[in-house]
Amino acid sequence: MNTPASRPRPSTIHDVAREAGVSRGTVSRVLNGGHYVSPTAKAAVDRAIRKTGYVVNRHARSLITGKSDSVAFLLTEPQERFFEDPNFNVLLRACTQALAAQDIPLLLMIAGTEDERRRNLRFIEAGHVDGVLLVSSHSGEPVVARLHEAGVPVVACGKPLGQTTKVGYVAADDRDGARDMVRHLYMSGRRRIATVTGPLDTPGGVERLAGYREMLAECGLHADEALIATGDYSRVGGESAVAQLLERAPDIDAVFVASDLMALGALDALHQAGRHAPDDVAVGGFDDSPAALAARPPLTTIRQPWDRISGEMVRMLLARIAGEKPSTVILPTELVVRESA
Amino acid sequence: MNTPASRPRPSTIHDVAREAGVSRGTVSRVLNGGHYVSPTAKAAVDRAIRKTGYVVNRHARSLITGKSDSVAFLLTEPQERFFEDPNFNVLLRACTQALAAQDIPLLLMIAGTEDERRRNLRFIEAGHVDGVLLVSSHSGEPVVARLHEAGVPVVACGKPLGQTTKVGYVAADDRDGARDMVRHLYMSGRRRIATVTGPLDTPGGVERLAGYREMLAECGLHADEALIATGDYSRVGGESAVAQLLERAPDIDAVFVASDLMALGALDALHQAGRHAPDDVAVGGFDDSPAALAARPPLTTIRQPWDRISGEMVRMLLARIAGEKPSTVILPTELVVRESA
DNA sequence: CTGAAAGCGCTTACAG
DNA sequence: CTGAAAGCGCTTACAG
Repeated sequence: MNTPASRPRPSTIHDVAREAGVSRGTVSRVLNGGHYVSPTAKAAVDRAIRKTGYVVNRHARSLITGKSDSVAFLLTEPQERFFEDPNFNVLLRACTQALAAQDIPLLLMIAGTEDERRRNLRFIEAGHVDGVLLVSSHSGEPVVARLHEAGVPVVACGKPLGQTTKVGYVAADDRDGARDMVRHLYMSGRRRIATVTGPLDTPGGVERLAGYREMLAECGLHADEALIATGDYSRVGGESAVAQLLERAPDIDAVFVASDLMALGALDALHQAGRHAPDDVAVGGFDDSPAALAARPPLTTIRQPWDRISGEMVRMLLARIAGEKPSTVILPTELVVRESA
Repeated sequence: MNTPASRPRPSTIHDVAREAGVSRGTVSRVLNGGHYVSPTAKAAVDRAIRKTGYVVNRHARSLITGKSDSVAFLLTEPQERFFEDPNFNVLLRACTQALAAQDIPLLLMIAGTEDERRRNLRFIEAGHVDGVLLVSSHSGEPVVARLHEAGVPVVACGKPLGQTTKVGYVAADDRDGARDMVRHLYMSGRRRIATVTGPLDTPGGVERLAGYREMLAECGLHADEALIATGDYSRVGGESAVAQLLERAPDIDAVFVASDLMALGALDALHQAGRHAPDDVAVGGFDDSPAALAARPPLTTIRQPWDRISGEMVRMLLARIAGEKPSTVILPTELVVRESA
């Protein structure tokens, strides 16, 4: 009546069977697709379910089927990144919703440290989830191998680098996005286009740099290594990278920064150097995360289609759980022109 | 060997019992605290567990105990807000970690629409989680009542307004934080101090305004209703609120904005009006979210102790699950002085 | 302290 | 199409 513990005993399949005047087996059959059940029986059961407010006990079901009907969202990133980078936020939310549409709960696991990784792996390997959505940008991730060994279906966000085992993944077309941005910079008259890359052990780091190089060549621009600086996807990383760039090549008139967050840092560095975006130096970002709008001036950037990415991740994971082989999905990006370039 | 389905059969309590040369009951006893077990038997079981790599099957356990050993993080906010407001990010992460330390998985539930709310409630009421961490700032939340009726332990983040049922909650000291900020503004010489409040059906909206009024009075400043504008916790909301303020009272020299995100909008409005922070108008925020650092100039703000808030929420929820009555925890905030004020 | 036994709520061959 | 029965892996009184 007052505090907890007063939770009413939920009705069971037994109650439903009694109410409907059929056996428990029949109730179970309608619950599981309604095959081999007469229309009359089905109708009676449906009515009884409604009347009793019956909801299946997932534990009992899972005990038999060996499936948990839940999925893990495993984030193997240092906490700071999760804090700082709005992309995770967006991806997590979208995956949760895509799963919810199928009535599948998402278990959030944050494994930034070795210790947490061990605990979470133990949990997963014990069969407590049917599959995992893996978010981890850095290569050489031992988690992928472990999961594969345990036979747990996995779908990664972004191409897992340095993996011998093949794992399904979905990614945005990083290279093409980078090409679009550099082309945009070129078309708007820029000729000394620098870049701040992501870490070169991440797919975004490698691919966006490749796109930058390709488009530079196609535009007939000289590939000057002094125009390339490496960042770490953090704001301060972007700041110091651009500071370096400014020192090495004071004549740059544009910089393609491989993430919005780093682009924020780029703006900081420019500001400190007394340079203005976009007038003195155009700044192009990547992600179209909330950070792009928060920037002053708002960032011209490359949109990653997070909704589609997460939708595909979920679809693929469910397919893998159902026994399908791993596959790869590459989604197109889109140039979003705002004020910074 | 290759794809899924090859998941090895995990060892059961039976395997452990055989290995240890004891009954399954004994194994279960050491698993559940080790009471009524001889040291010899315990040692043998521990060894057997290590040898077999046994991990308890939670479904089987839950089927008996009626507990799920998992907790829901229920967010009843429109999606946009979750997207935009970094606070959720921080809180979610901190709760996940606090729970993980106890080996309790967190189920993330985002229920922005009526439909999602229904689905999630159904899931929760079916007993699939032992308790819920509720994040929902607006009052008149029917979810609280439903959960209470179903006898599900709940701990809210922030005081649930307009509730007849008493639910445990933990909150930052909003009023005191507001007082600190207004005092800071006053001490630095400001005399026409305006405020942008949160929605007045949220605890942060009401309490921070109350703190503002109190401190104004204590400083002997005239309470001018023209200096009060209401925002909606969004960036654009903050922007238009300050635009209004500037129109109504062009002579303001400071504004206390009830959230960092709105403060970002305040900065936008100031910029558009050709006013500068902090020189022309000092801007004080609230939250110390990542947005505070992203702001130009970086925001002077009131830090909400998210780590402690989430830690207390988890502690309290676990206590409630164990049968304790609901309680209230108010945590102190802290003034963080940066450049905007 | 310990084993044998019942039972949690479900699904799934197996007969009909 | 449908019921009776076995069994999923565990916990928990109940005897000893």
